[in-house]
Amino acid sequence: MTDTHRTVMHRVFDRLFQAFGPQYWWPADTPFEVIVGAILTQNAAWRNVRKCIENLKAAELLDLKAMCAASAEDLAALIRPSVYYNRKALKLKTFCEHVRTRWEGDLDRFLTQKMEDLRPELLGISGIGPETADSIILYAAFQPSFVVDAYTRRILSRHGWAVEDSDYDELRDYFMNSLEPEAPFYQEFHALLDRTGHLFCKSKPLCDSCPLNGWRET
DNA sequence: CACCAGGCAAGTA
DNA sequence: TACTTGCATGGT
Repeated sequence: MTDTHRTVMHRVFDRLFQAFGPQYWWPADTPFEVIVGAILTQNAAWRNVRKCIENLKAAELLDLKAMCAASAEDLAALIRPSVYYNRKALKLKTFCEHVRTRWEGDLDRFLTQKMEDLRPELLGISGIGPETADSIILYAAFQPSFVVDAYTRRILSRHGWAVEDSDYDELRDYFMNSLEPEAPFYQEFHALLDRTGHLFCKSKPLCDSCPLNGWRET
């Protein structure tokens, strides 16, 4: 990717960082908690996911072995607020079962394999698509895989990037070919884009106070 | 009450 | 390959 792409991406990052400051993502105590949150937040509001995490924590099920031992029905009852709870209970079970059987339950060894191996393995687990896989790689494994969510796509499109027809991997490549692969930087960038989306990119197009307005001129 | 949040997998042609 | 549908809660 050209030097101008890199410069443009950094300019966008700087604007958002100056507007909002550090975001302190992901809000979780352990890598396992990050993974559970990544699955539960699919098509769900984070405030509801937080309740689910607290329910699981209170039931002492926020642990890979404990979750393997729990029934899908019991998990479903605890994660009701996350939407699609029956489906997500199965997704959690499927993930835990995968790590238990393929990695003898060693989550740390699973997450510390190199990204080129980890990403396809995650994508091969039913219930984990590209956005969830990249969230896990970036925030649970601390490896630089850029997360592209619906807000990222909308923000880019509304501020003049021609990204309407790009698929997930094309957009991810767009970021990763422009930026140096540093996990803390990717973490902050995605968190800032998410915050921008929440504040300015919902129903109203191009809100007047969005910090990205006029980004080309400076 | 209607509608939105907004990822993934399976099904259709 | 491209498009559609099921999932199914809680907040506005």
